[in-house]
Amino acid sequence: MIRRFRGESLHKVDTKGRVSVPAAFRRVLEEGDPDFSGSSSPNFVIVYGGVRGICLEGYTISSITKVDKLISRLPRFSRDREILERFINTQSTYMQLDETGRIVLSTRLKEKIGIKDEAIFAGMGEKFQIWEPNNYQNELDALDISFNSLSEDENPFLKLDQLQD
Amino acid sequence: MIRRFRGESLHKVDTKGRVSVPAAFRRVLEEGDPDFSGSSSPNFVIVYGGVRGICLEGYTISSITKVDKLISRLPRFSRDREILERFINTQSTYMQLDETGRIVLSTRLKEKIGIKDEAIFAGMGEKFQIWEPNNYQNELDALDISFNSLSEDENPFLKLDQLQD
DNA sequence: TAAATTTCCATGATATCCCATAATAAGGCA
DNA sequence: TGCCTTATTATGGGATATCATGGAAATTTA
Repeated sequence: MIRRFRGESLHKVDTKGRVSVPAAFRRVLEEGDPDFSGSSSPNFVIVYGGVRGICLEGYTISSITKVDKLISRLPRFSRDREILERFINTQSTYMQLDETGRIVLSTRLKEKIGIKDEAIFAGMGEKFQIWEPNNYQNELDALDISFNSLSEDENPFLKLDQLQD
Repeated sequence: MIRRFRGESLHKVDTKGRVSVPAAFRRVLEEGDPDFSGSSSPNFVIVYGGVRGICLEGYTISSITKVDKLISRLPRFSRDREILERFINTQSTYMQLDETGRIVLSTRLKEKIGIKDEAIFAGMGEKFQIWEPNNYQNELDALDISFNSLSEDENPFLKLDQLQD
């Protein structure tokens, strides 16, 4: 089974910026790090310049590699490529879990997304997100509203079945 | 024969949140988990953000994988994809049956659907649902009412045969 | 050397495993 | 057909491991 990031959970952020990464996510990060050995802790990547910059996004090494390869297909000096590299490469950083499954969020990263002493982790399949709880709730509410205002043929659930296998 | 989830049954939820999954459903979960070996217990996925969020929905690995693959076809950062991942990946969790055929419902999951010490399992073909008994009865009643108010050409039983394969 | 990181240890809470038992269903046999 | 034996199922309790979290010690950095 190819395990994906699933589920959401709330974690404390202590005074040093340490947060536990949900245990279920750790398994995914381990499987997604080709160099992970069992003795060490998995590496992964956090992108903070995200599409909307309001949350952090964590990628396994293998899924960020996929994204990197897609970017590499764009013409070397194109504007598009430059933009994407700025967001995905410049505004990102390698991370490593510590022995107890935590990472530390630097002051800079915490400021980026407005986190104080709690953080929500949200599984998004090939990546996961880290949110400040209030912002997360707002996001859910906004999603709900925009979802409910969709017409029948705009409903992404219904569009799914129209894609062919 | 492709076995589907059929039937309904009532089970105790103990103080630790443990519930037996109906034996008939276990067979379907086993068949739907490509990694199931006979020595282990099958994995599956519970989605709690469901369309109406009032019950839990259980999917076999192979049927949730179908959904995941469809989602992965959407452009990586599109709004549609984000909405779907939010509902289907974020609001779901992997589960594994234990040796005796039980799962444990976390406090969070129990709260989501208002379960105390009993749960109803309802087979729905490709998925099954878990309900708080009273809510389940209300759902049945509501279904009855709305069904009886349908005109002849709105009757889904009659529409069924008009679909082509 | 003060401040900030990182490493190491400690603990309560939660989840998992292992064993036990009662209830139900399935099967065999006279 | 009725009864006895044997699996399977549903449920409970206690022991054990994992997880989330905090603080102190050691190390680095400025």
